[in-house]
Amino acid sequence: MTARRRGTQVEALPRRLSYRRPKGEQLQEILEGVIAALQPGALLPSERLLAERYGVARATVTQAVEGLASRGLVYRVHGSGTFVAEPKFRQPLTLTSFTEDMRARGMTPGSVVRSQAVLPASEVVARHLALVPGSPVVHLERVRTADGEPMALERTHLPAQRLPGLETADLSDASLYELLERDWGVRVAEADQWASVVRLTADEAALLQVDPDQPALLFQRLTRDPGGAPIEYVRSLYRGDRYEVHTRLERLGG
Amino acid sequence: MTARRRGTQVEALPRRLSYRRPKGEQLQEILEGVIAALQPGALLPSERLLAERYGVARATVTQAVEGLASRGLVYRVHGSGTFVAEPKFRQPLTLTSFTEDMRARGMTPGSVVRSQAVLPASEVVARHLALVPGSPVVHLERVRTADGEPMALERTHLPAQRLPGLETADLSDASLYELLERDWGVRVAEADQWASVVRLTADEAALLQVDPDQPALLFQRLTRDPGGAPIEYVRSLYRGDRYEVHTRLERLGG
DNA sequence: CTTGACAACTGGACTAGGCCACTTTACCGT
DNA sequence: ACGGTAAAGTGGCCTAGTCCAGTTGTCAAG
Repeated sequence: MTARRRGTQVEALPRRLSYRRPKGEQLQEILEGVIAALQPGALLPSERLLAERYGVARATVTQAVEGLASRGLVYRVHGSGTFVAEPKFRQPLTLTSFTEDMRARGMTPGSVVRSQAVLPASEVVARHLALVPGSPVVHLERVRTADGEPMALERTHLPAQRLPGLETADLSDASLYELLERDWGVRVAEADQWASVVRLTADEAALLQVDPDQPALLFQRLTRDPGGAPIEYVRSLYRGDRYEVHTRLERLGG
Repeated sequence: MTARRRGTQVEALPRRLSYRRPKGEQLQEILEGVIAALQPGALLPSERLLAERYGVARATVTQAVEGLASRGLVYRVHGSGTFVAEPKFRQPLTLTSFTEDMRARGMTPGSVVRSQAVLPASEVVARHLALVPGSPVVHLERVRTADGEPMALERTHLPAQRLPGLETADLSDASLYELLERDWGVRVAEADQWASVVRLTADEAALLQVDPDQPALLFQRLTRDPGGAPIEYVRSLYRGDRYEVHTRLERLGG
C-alpha cells in the first residue's frame, strides 16, 4: 500500500462503526473528519479499501462517497480515485440566504438590526413590490456578521399587509426565510437578482468597518412566492475585500 | 394490482431498455416521460414492480428514482410510495447566458474570440472540472460585446475529451450553451456561481477599454450536466462601471 | 359504529459478489 | 534513453438477494 502520485495518503483511519445507525451515514461523518484533516487535492482511500476497513459492502461506501461528492466535499475521477475538493463552498443552497450561506461555510451568522419599522413605500420600493406608493412596508436594516465581523449591509423591504407583526419579530439570529415560512406560511420560490459594483459612502463604510471609497458588491434582489407575488425587495451591500457571494443556479426541464 | 389511495396508477409502461447504455439512465428517461403524462401527486409504480417490468435489479431502479427525487421531479414517502411532485418551476431559464441576457435588454450581443485552443489543465481548472491536472482542456477567451462595446471578458474551460472538435467551432456569434446541446448533446443543468469584486489588471482594462485599476465584477461559475458532471468552468470579468449582471434564481424542494 | 390488530405493501439500508471502462505505473524490448 | 504494453488499481454500473421500518386497507372483536 504505497502512496500514489500527488496527494496525501491516509494512514490511520479513525474509529469503528456503532450499531443501530445507518452505516453509510456514520461512514460519511467519519470521512468528513478525514477530509477536514487533509489538503485539497489529497487522495482518499479507495472505496474497496474503505469497505474492507469498516467491514461494509462497497455499495455502502459508494453511497456515502456519493453523498460527499454531491455536497462538493470530494470529487471522483474515474479510473483514478476520489480527491478532496476545494474547501470553500460546502452545502450549496439554491437561493442565497446569508444565514444559510454562512452556516455552510462553517461560520456563525449574526445580525445587528439597525432599524425595523413600518413606513410608507417609496416610488422605487412600491414598483418592485407591486404596491401603490405610500402603502405600508416593513423596512429592515441589518448589518450581517460572520463570526462577529461585519460582512454586509442589508436593507429589506416587505409588504406589511401580508406579514402582520413582522415589524416586532426578533430577527437578531433568525433566518428571515425560515421565519416567513414558519410564522406566516410564506414560501420563497424564485427571485431576480442584479449584481453590480458600487463605491461605499462614508456611512456605509463605517457600518462595515472598512475604508471609505472601497468598492463593494451591490446585490438587488426581488423575491417572489410560488404564485409569483413579490415578497421581498432587498438591497445588500457586501464588502468587496472579504466576501464572495455564492449562488446556486439550476436549469430545469428541457 | 389495484390502485391505492390518492393518485393515478400507471397502466401501461412504455418501451424496453436498449443495450449498451446505462440502464439506470435509460430508466430515468422513461420515468421522466411517465411523470410528464401524470398529474402532481400521482403515484408511481413501486420500485419492485419497475424492477420486474424492466428486468433490472431493484438497486438500479432505486438509483434512477433517487436521481429524479434529487431533481425535484418526484418525492418518496417511506412506506407509502413515490409520487409526482408539484411542477415548481415555470420559466426554466435560470442560468445567465450573456447572449440571452443582452437580447433581453434589446442590445445586440457579440463576441470577439481572442483565443481558442486545447491546453493542459492547471491545478485549479482540473479540480473544478474533476480532471487530473494536465488533462486536455478547451480554453476559450472571449471579449463579450453589447452593441459593439466591450462589456465582459470571459475565460472558459471545458473538458476537451468530452467535447471533441470544440476548439475549432465558430463561436463568434453563437451561444455556447446552444452549441453544446445541438452538436454534442450536452445539456446544462445547474451551476454554482461566486461573485466577487476585483481590480482589473492593465491587460484586462485594455481589453475592456476602461481605465486600469477600476473595480470589476468577477463571476466564477461551474456548470454541470444533469448527471452532475462538470461541463464548464468560467471566469467572467464584467466592467463595474457600465454593467449589472442579472441572474434569475429558483428555489426547489422544500 | 368504533377500535385495534394484522397482513400486505412501500421505500431504506445493506450484503457479497460481478464485469466494465479508465488511469497509472512498472517493466521490457528496442 | 525511450516508447510501448501489460498489470494493477480505481470508480461506474449492475445483480439478486436480505432484513428493517413506516403506512394503509381489511377485518374481526368489542
